[in-house]
Amino acid sequence: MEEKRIDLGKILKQQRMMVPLTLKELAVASSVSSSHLGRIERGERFPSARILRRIARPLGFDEDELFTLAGFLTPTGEGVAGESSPDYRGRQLDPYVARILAEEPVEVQRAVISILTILKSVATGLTTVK
Amino acid sequence: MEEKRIDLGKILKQQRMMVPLTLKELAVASSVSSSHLGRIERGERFPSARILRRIARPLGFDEDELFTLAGFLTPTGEGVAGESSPDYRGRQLDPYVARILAEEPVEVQRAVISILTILKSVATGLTTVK
DNA sequence: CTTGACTTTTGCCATTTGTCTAATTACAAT
DNA sequence: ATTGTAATTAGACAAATGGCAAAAGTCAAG
Repeated sequence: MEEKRIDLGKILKQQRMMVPLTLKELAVASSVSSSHLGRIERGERFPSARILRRIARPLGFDEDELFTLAGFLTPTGEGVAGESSPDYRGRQLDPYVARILAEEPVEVQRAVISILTILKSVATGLTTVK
Repeated sequence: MEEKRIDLGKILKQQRMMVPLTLKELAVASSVSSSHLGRIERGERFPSARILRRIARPLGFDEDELFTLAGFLTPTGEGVAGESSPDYRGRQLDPYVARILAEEPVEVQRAVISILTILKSVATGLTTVK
């Protein structure tokens, strides 16, 4: 059961866009040069533990979590049966959308989601009636 | 609050002596060259996470333990992004909102923003008319 | 004292990491 | 479509990492 090489860069980029941050902003927050961050995201470099540690919190990661994702730590049995592994694959939030929404208070953000949900239910209602 | 230096080398050497192992033996057990191990022990080199991980078990360390000793992990260790990290970032997209939105196609994401913009203009129209 | 089997240290060098700066690209606004 | 600006990528280096092989040390017999 060989652990496949995960694309850490992709994960990091997804997370950065969801925060959202630009490379330069993350660079400032983490004290890591933006060019290096960019190379890491596109897989041209692999971050050292020191770098990984610096970017963990600005991205909202737990250090352990990120170290495990990077393959530095062996995925510890993950103690409690509780869930803790978000599905890091395939998601993508449009950067522009993320930026605009992030400027709104959280209540507004959530209200937007509520509206979206309503619209979706209406839409599916329409189509299912067919 | 610069990172303080710990003499990891001394700790490692002590541990190796107590096992006990020679550099060569540890080299075989860990797949790290004995010369490199020697330099690490006397502080001429600092081990990468990859190397540290390899020598942990043969020396009887837990990976986390050794990583913490090396300063790769913060002693407190636990500090999940969801709860205990106050505000490392000023503006932020609510994680739940981000997750939900990210599942929608980009067109939908942008449509949501459009709707939000319209609602906001209507709202400001109402309030300014006062 | 010398030999011989060890362990540890050193010299050298290929590879990788990370920064600074300069280019290039993307994209909102006109 | 054009343009101004922010964001990403690329070029060129300096520094650190880690391996291999040869050079010291170490020490118990002979």
